[in-house]
Parts: sequence; C-alpha cells; structure tokens
Amino acid sequence: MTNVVTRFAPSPTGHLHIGGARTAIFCWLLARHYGGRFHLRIEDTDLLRSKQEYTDSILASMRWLGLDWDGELTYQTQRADVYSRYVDKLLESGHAYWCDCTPEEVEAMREEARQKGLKPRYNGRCRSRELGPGEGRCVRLKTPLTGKVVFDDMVKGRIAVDVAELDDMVLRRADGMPTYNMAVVVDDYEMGITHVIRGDDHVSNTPRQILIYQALGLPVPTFGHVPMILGPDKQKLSKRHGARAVIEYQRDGLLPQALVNYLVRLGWSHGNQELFTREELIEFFDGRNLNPASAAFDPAKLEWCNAHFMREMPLEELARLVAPFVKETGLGDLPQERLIPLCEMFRERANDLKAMAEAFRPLLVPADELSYVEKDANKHFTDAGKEHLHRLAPIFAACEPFTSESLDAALNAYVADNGLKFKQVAPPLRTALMGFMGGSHLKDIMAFLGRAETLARLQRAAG
RNA sequence: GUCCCCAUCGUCUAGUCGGCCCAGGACAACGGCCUUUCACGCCGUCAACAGCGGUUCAAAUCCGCUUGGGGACGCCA
Repeated sequence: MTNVVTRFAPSPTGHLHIGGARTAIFCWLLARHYGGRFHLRIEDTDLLRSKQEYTDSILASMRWLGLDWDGELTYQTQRADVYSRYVDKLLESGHAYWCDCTPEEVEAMREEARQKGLKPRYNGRCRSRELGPGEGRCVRLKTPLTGKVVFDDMVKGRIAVDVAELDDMVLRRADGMPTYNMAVVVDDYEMGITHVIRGDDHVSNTPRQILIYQALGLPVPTFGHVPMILGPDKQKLSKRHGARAVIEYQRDGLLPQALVNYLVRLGWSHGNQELFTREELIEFFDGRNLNPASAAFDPAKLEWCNAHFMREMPLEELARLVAPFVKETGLGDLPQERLIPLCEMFRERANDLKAMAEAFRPLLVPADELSYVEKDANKHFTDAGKEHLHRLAPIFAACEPFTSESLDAALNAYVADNGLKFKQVAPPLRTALMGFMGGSHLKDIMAFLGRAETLARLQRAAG
C-alpha cells in the first residue's frame, strides 16, 4: 500500500471521547505506518449543536495524545458551495432529482410502510416528476432499483446490501446545505482519502455513500469499521460509566502514552504483546488484525498500563508531569530537585499522577500537621515504640552528612547494637515519619525530610 | 418490524486460511516468595472455544440453524 491518506472527522458537539480517540489513533497509525498523510476535518454542519469550544477541546486532546495531523484543518461549513457543485453535477447527469415532499409527508410514508411491516422509507414520489429548483425543495439521489452494493471492509470483511434496502436519500436540504452522506463523499474525495476508518455505527451509511461515489463516477476508498467500545458491564458506554472523555483522563493524571496503548489494544492485537512504544505501534499497525467484535472498557487494565509507563519514564519527565497535580492538590510549587526524589520514592506506589501527588502529602506538610492513621498510631506508638524514637532522635541528629546512606547505617547500628529486630523499630519509626504504615524506604524518607523535619516528627510522635 | 454486523477465561485477546490447542498471553481475583511497611518484582492457582446440526480421517478454526448481543433504518453526524 502506497500513498495512504486517512482522516479523522469529528463533529464538534462534545469533547473527544475514548471511542473517537481510538478511531483517531487507528487512522493516525495507519497513515504513519505507510508513510502517508493524516488529515483532520471538523464536521460542523450541525449548526445547532456545534461549538467552537468543542473544536478547541478536541484539538487539545489530539495534541495531548500526540496525534499530529498533516495540512490545514478542514471545516465543512466553509465548503457549502463545493458540495453544491457536486449535487448539481448529479442533477445534470440525471442521478439526482428535485423533491418537494415535506418532511411531514415523508414521515407519513414511513409510518405507512411501518404499518405494513415494511422498512420505513421514502417512496420515490418525486422521482419522475421532473421538478426544477424551488422554494422548500430538496435534492434526492436516484438510487438504482436493483442490484447490490458490495464492499470489503478492513475489519469486517465482505459486506453486501441490496439496494432495495436503500431509499432515495436527500443530498441537499431545502436550505441548501448538504446532508452528511453527501458532504462526506465530496470531502473524502477532494482530500484524496484512501482509507476511511470510522465507527461501527457507520456501516449502514457506507452503501449509501458508495452509491454517491458511483453516481459521481469517483473511485471508492477502502473502508474499515471498528466496533464500538462498551462499558465495563458490556453495555453501551454512557455517563454512568464515569470518565469517558479523554480530557477527563488527562485531568485524572493518566499518561497519554498509556491511554493510547490501552485503547489501541482494544480491538487490535500484535500477537501476545501488550505494551508498545510509539515507534513499535507505528511499525506494527498495518491495518490488519483488527477485531470485528466490540470490546468492553476495563479501567483496571488501563491503570496497570498507566502504572507501567510511569515506572518506565525518565524521572525528570515524570517530575515535570506531576508538578501541576502537586499544585492542584494544594501542596504548592515544588522545584524539580524536590519533585524528583519524591517521584523516585512513590512512582511504584501509584497508578496515576494524581494519586502520586496525593501520596507526597505526608512528606510535604510540617510535622505538626501530619495526620496519623489512628489504627497504626495506636498499634505502634507503644511505650516501647516511643522509647525507640527517643533514643533514635539523637542518633539521627548526629548523622553527618544527613543522607540516605548515613541514616541507613545509623539505623542498622542502633538495631544491631541493642540486639533488636528491625520489626521492633521500623513500625513506630515509619508511623512517626509518615503517619501510617506505608511509604517508601525509611532512609529515603528521612533524607528527603531533612534533619529538622525528621527530628520534629520523632519528637512529636514520642510525645 | 426490516436490513447489516458480532460471538474463545470475569475483561482485553492469541489462535494466519482444519491437525503441533484436552486452547496460549495479559489485566483482575486468589495463594506463595522477596521484604523493616506499602508497593514493585518473581512463582503458582482459578478460569473460556454460546448451543445444536452438518462437512471432514480430523473443527475453536469451514457451512447451516438457534440463542444472545450490537448497530442502522432522518432535509443528525
């Protein structure tokens, strides 16, 4: 395959959702794999529901996911005259006709068909009336009376539909605007699109669009219909399932490469490989091995995937990414040199940036504001426990320099010299430092805290 | 109602055009090891070819039917 050109064509009536994001990723990957082009087209012909803020949001999400597009953005509303020209061509060639049936009349026809148990459709009343242009008139396609429309879908294989199932669809509305199917065909043709990858819900539109391509005498692109993403309960994804827009995952502290990796594996596979670098994705994604069955979204696996990338990424980068979350958590602005050791201590203990930032809290509040988990405090701040803290304080105070290594040595010496077991000393110390039985290595915690904070915590806990 | 599509462990999936699959990997769950906590890591356990008929020496893989899902039937996209 050479000269692959794909496009992602969202309509700006909402934020970019994970379903759309996955479609975009597939389109982007296919283009990048074959060294082709990937275009972005804003399908904003629904004037009532389209909003600029949604376009902005979608673009922001695309950038965040790292899906760069080629060339300029296309807005359908700016191309009304282009679509009209193509409709006129169809009128001239006899492939389309004017219709003055009102929407109410058409609805009556459909209702009548429904009553008879037939497929609801326009009955072709104006098909041979030879009407000309006029107020309130739309233009319809003169659908062939017999035959089948057949196409080979990249994911579903051969699909065949009898034209008898299709009615004479509207190409240009009474207000002069093109309908979706008309605009899509014209745009895809003019943009040179070779592969149309889109959601499953468009399969039934495909035969209609192919009919338009044929009437126009244009080459038909290759189609690939990816199944929709279901909720964890196998039901249609909805607000009930929590976060669905990629912007929400971004706000929750997910890494874009994790979301991309997870989404791409939902419906596509490369043997048993689960984790991919972006380069591998581009190398392996050739448009094959797409699963025709719909997949359920599994938040747990997404988390696992995210945790993986957090552990793999350079600390400096992780520190930079977590900074805004630390600030948002109310822990203030921290310099990189403070953030890096924190990330090193907690990256393996958090599944996302937000949770990691929250895990920093015990180490960032002053000793007297540290909150204790009651259960742990009661259990470990015993007389014996406090005694250890009392005796440890001067030992740590004497550590010079106050580093992870010297603290570790001092703590080990204390345990050994007194014939103790680590289990006797570590729990009260940990609870004094963290407020609960969790966190990273004691030596690292103390080194990060510094001498004054460490001693203040021991003193407070020892009473 | 009509048309189209789909169907392997709880979930994502491998299974390249029938045999090497009494079905493999990953997430989750559970158990263990490691360990000063929590994690990470490692080891292990549980667990699926929707059902029924064909075709064939041989079927998760091919065909048909049934059942169960989903989608579409707009002068929305």
